[in-house]
Amino acid sequence: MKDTLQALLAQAATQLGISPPAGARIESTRDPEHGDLASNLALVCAKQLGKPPRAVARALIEALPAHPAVTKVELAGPGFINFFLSNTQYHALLRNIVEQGQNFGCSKKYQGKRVLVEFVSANPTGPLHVGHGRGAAYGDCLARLLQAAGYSVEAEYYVNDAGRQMDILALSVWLRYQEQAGEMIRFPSRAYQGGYVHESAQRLAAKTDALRRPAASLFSDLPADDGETGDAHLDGLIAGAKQALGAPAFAEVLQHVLDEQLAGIAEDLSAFRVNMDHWASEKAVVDSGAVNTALAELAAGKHTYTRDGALWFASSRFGDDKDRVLLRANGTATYFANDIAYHLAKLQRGYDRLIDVWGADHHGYVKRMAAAVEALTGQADKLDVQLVQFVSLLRNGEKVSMSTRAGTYETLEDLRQEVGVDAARYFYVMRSNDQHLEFDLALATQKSNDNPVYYVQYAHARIASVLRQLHDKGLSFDPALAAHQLDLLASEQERELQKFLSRYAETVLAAAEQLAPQIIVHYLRELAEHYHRYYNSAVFLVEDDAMRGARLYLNLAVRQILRNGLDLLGVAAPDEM
RNA sequence: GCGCUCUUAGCUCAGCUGGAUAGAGCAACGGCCUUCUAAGCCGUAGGUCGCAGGUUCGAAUCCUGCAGGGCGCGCCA
Repeated sequence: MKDTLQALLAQAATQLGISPPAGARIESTRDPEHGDLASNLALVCAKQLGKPPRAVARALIEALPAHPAVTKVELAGPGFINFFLSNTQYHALLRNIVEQGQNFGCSKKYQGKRVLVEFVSANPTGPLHVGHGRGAAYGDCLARLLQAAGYSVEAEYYVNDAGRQMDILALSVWLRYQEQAGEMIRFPSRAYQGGYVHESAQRLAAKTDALRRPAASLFSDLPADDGETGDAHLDGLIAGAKQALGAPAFAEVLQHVLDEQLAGIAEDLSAFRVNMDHWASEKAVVDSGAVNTALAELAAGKHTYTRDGALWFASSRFGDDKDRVLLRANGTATYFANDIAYHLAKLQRGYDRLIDVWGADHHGYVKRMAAAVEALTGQADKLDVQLVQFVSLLRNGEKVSMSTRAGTYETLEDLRQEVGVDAARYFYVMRSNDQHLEFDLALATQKSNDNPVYYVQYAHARIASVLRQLHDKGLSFDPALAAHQLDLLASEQERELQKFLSRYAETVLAAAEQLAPQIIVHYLRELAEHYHRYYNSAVFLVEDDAMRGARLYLNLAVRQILRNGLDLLGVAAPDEM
């Protein structure tokens, strides 16, 4: 409808010799007195014409061709042109919604475009915690939104299985394994302390007892395990473990832990209704030789140079604060170099667009990664990095402190058990991803009107209940018939509700384009509000067949939009509550 | 110090990318269940949109400065 009006206005403008400027647009009005849609065209181009906005608007309205869907055109306020639409216009919308069902709101705008969303990508050194949960919920919603916008979407988890952290984890498990076998060990303060390390060690022991070694010698000649030299202590132990076990056996321990952790993470995500299409391995990227390929490609573009024995990437040419090391003076690749190789590999897989979802602590890393992708592709907008800010958990009004190493954090699984998938996902994406989130556990678990999730779900359950009552009361309802008898929908609540439904499709597109699921959350809250108001203002199951049919048909349309919207968030639409 | 980001009602946050009288929820106060789920609805009260300039028909929104909060600034991952 907006497009139609846009065209009519353009026609009128041409007649007056006006070329519509960029800022001109047609928007839904907030106040019913302002009609259904409004154009600011006259305001925007008043200056270029040197005439008062209201005079321009008057001329435009004069020149505007008539259209059957437009019942009234009004000049208002400083120079707005307000359009009043016919009721039949909205009836067609309702039929569209009901007929298209779950496809309503899906766009073809980005059809044929492929996008890869990489998210979570937590180090597999422990279970996912509530911070990862936010990235999971956000990334998954992005995938759903982009899909709705027409993209072909794939979701990917990048597994950092190549670094020192993995060695520390393997060491942690092996030491517990040793401990359980009766060896005397002093567990290092900087190793992983969580209970899952003990459990993993137990399962390792159940598989084999061939990994036991005399432990005493391990701890001789090590730097002290304190604040200053704790890391050196840990590295010494890792080296010692590799020597005592031999590289293949140490790798066996590592693989054991890695497999277990990844299985656990996959299970967590799946229970959280998060779909991953690919699990990419850092180790596989490194082993494939992709790092050399990436460095060669950067060198070919003359974006690298050697200084102080190290190989540098001239990222500052692409807006980074300073240049970055790719190969250390000792010849080893930095994490950054591996990451560039990974991103190059992603690009070579043929995506039109890459989206990375990172924790806010990686914020300083964005520019250099963007610089690398730009250097490799010549396009600055190929990669889009979205940061997810921290989550503070509020329990009994107090913040819960969290530390991965100390194992004192709240896991995603705990949260899921405590508040459920629906509330957790809803709360996670309720706020913009770049805002800190206060997750109030008491509020999320509360089964009351304080809880925003229930407010929306309740609207859906009410509709389902109305339809059950219809059956119980032995009343008839034929949607096919009702679809063409909607003239009785004329109350203010009914008009406002329909008007709001008409904004759904553009809202989905806006949320997808802005990578902002919270736009859907706010839309749904407002839709539920309109519906609850309607519910309280009118009885649906009336004796009059036509009236009942029209109202129930509107109920069907609202139910469909609630379902579709909630589905974009990965939240259930229950029939009973 | 430099960079990014945020500051809107007592609290937690929206504000449709510059529009019409600033919007919710919680908290407070008052009403509505013999009728489709009261997990709901209606109403009252609550604001110098951090501060000061600027841009223009028009600013919470854009620009500059200042104040305050958060995060980041390794040949770590």
